[in-house]
Amino acid sequence: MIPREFFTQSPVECARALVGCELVWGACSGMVVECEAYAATGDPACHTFTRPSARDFVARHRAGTAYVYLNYGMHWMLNVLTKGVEDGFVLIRAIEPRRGLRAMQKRRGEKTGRALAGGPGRLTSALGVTGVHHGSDLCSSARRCFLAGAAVDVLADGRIGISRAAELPWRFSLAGNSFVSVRPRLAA
DNA sequence: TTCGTGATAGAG
DNA sequence: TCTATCACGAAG
Repeated sequence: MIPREFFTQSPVECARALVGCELVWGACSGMVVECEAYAATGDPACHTFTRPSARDFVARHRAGTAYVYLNYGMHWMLNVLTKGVEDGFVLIRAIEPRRGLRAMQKRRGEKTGRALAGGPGRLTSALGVTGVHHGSDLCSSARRCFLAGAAVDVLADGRIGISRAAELPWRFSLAGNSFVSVRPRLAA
């Protein structure tokens, strides 16, 4: 199991190291194959840059807390708060399903492959993550949402779907994995 | 490519 | 109050 202090690393370190780990959500689980880092300071793409409520959230919660919000009026996004030398968030963008496949397919309308949990909105839909999980502690002994995985080959490239600071190589994905939502564009 | 959908925050 | 913006995804 991954301890809370894992999330005292910088968001970039956390995001890179989380690839290959297992995300456990109730009866379901999957290997994290894609995630992104957002820095609470100096990162124009991070919610803390424009939202007082996000800065307040960082101040009031511990490392390893879920930051969940609704985007485009319909998609829940699951992030983990990192607090330490550098505060920030890790957006979980895709998993390769392991346990609870049937439950995920039921929630997703019998989708398979990348369409099941590849993409931040699809992932929360498959796992049943919603706003009620906002602020919940993902590292508590009751929850223990993250399990360590084997060492894997991780690719870094630009974050998806943002307009500001999109060039920072802060998206991390598992090399060659078909459940990654968008194929990484290799660095020049 | 287009469009649905709603929370948030800043301007008026 | 009004408006812009937004870490998306399904259908066409």
